[in-house]
Amino acid sequence: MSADPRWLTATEERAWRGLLRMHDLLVDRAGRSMQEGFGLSAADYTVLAELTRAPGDRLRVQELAGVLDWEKSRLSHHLTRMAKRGLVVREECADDRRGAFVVVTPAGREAIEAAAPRHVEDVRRYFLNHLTPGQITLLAEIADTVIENNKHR
Amino acid sequence: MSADPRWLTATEERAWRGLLRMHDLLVDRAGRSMQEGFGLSAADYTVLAELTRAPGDRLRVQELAGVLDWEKSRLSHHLTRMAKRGLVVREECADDRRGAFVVVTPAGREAIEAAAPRHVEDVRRYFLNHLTPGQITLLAEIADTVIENNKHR
DNA sequence: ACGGGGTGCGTGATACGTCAACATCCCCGT
DNA sequence: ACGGGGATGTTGACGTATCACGCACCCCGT
Repeated sequence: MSADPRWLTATEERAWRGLLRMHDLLVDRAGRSMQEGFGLSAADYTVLAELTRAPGDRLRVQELAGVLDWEKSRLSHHLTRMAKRGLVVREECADDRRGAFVVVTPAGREAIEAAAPRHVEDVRRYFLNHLTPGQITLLAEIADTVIENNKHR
Repeated sequence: MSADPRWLTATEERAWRGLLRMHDLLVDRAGRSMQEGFGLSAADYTVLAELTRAPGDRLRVQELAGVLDWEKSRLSHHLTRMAKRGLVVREECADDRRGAFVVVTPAGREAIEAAAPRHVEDVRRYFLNHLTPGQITLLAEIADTVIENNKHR
């Protein structure tokens, strides 16, 4: 047996559990809103957002996986489903014949452009509006710090 | 067409996207640690933690769903899997014959007691250690505020 | 040129989450 | 007492996430 660990203080526990619960709540709210209003899941939205942000509305699958920080196979499965719904298409890559591009279809672009204003609204309604500018800045810094310290390895 | 929405500022976007990414990273790290070290998923851990905190190591299914804020059917499915692995058992409820208790088995109790110190360690290593006490307090307050404002409806 | 190791991506099995539908049972008004 | 509405919990179908694996292909040393 090792020595007793230093258990979490009440505040530490509030921060940890609160983070988890806040996230779940927000994802649930925002996700339902997107789904019901536009037939897009949160994942769909993120994928389309990254793609439309890229030049030519296209990205290599692996690059997309990188910016999303998704496992390649998760992305692959998801793209298959999105392609089935006509939101994106795969294209062969001339440079590297193993590779593949994902391209937003007109329908995909239309979908995210329709959904974007509502998404921003949701983020404000469910999240930002309840916080002071100072809290928002703090949270951004907290997130950046934690991410930076966990990204690698 | 409605007027353009007020798009997110850079900081607001950092806070929102950062929150999502920070959460995913932490859940991934902590989840793997639990899974690899003790064969428990994060969900298993939470369920066992709530149950062992309750008197008699047992709770009504619905009460458990309440404290976890899980859908009843999610919980039901999860309990079925946990029962299959011998971590919990269901028991009939004498008072209300519709109802059911979930009870931690000795194996379940052993599992979470073995895992708990490591869990605390993980929360510190991946999360708390990178933040100042002030940031931790701030985050706890932020989470509480957001949760409180979204809990209902 | 060729052969082996690494890379880019897809697939199938399995675990998990959500929804809708259902069976059972409690409670309360009449 | 009985009958309907609400509550408790389970189930099946389906979408999604992860893992292990496989295939095609590139690159580089020989």
